[in-house]
Amino acid sequence: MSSSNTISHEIAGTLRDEILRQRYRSGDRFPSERDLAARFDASRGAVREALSQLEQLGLIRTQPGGARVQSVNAASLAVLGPLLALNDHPDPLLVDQFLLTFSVLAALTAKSAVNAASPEQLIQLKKLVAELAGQADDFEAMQPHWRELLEAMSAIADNLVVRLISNDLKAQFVGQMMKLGIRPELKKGSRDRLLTTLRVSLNKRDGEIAGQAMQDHFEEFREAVGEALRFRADKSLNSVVN
Amino acid sequence: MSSSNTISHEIAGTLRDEILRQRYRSGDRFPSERDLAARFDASRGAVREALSQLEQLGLIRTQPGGARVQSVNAASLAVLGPLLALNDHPDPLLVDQFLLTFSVLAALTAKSAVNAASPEQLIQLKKLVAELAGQADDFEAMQPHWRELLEAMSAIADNLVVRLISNDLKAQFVGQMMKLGIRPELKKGSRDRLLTTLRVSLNKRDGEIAGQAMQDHFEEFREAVGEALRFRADKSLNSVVN
DNA sequence: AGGACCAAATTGGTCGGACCAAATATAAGC
DNA sequence: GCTTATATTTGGTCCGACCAATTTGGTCCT
Repeated sequence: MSSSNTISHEIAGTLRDEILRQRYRSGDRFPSERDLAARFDASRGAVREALSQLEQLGLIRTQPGGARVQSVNAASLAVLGPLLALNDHPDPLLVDQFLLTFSVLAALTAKSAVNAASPEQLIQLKKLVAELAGQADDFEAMQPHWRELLEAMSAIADNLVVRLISNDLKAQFVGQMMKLGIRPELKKGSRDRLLTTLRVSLNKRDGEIAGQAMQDHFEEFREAVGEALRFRADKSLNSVVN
Repeated sequence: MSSSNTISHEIAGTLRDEILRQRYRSGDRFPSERDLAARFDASRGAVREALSQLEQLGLIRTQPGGARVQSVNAASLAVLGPLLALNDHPDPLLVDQFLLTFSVLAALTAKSAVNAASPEQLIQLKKLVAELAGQADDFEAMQPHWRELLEAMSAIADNLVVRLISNDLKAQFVGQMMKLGIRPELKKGSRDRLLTTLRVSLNKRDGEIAGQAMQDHFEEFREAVGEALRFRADKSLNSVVN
């Protein structure tokens, strides 16, 4: 599934999912490279590269004498994507935590951006907000503009740490949501309120306001996504029953 | 330096630092595996495992035909540690961004924890805060208790996303700070204020207050660390001159 | 029976050479 | 100059082998 077309990636993906599904208890010995090579009918080299990936993910720790499984809680951020993709329907709780985390980081970015923006950058941001307001009706159409605004803020805020985290989160999350075609329905006034508040923030050059606006907006978005997921779960339940 | 004692890790570390030092421009072709094997006087297998690690870090992207260097901005969170360790003195700006990010995540954790805590967990948190208050004078002595409190909050908040991010962040950051022996000096009342506010938050069961307290405290911590780093930079400058 | 100690089997780390398919660079043809 | 066909480079995989560290199992001593 979530693997390139190389054998080592395939092996890594399979083993990764097995670990994420708790098929090995934390601390357990992991099968030896030779055993795995036999199981996957691959060379030891290919297995080794797969294990190297698992080690980078923080899922196993290898030592001469044997590899051991580590707790998922101690893994790297990069396991979140596979974790979301583990089942047909992403774990709603995990999605919720995802968006909650997104929201505080987006808020931080917006706050920093507004506070640090040069006059030209302020104008740029205002322009982007205006463009966004232009097509506040069409969810699909505003998507690129929305992303552009976030990207601009991220560039202005210039916080590498947040940027790297967001890279990982977006890469793992957005892809999943897109693949599933989740289309959250925001309440009518939500977007307008956000845009209005952002405009105020930009005019007053007050990052605090922008951050709060972001957080509030994401809060509503979070609820909308949760609703969409619940709906989806119901529907699929029905289709299973039928 | 920042590598295990295996050859492949050593190669990976060297190449990683070279990329982080911008010795290759983003998009550049990366040397071929055979060339690298010759350069490091190692087998191609070892080089391959090293490259596999770099790929996991998001620093290169390999394809049949050649590997290419990627932008550091598109890398994974795990590059932050090496990035901090690149020079003798960590980049103060980066450290600042680190702590800024820490603060919002810690605030989120504290807020969620207080709001979600069961009665027993509330008692536990109160106890930990009390213990912390007991030795508010000794920076070293309170360190374990401080960590214990954060850990407890993290467990109660039970947000896997934040936890994974914090894992990475802590693993990369705390280690560096410890190694350098950075000892930020907080203002006198800072700790007391935090503890008092936390107590209030716990009594009123109001997570918002706890989150705000965390954020404020980290803000002061951030300034203190910045101060310590500047002091350190000066001192080292003198020692170089002498 | 229990514990300390030593030898054998297992396991990860590395090496060298080999082959394939995809991508690139090079030469040929128009 | 541009396209096309060919040769070369490069990553992906496999095999067989060796070393050093760990683990395991048994032996010996108390």
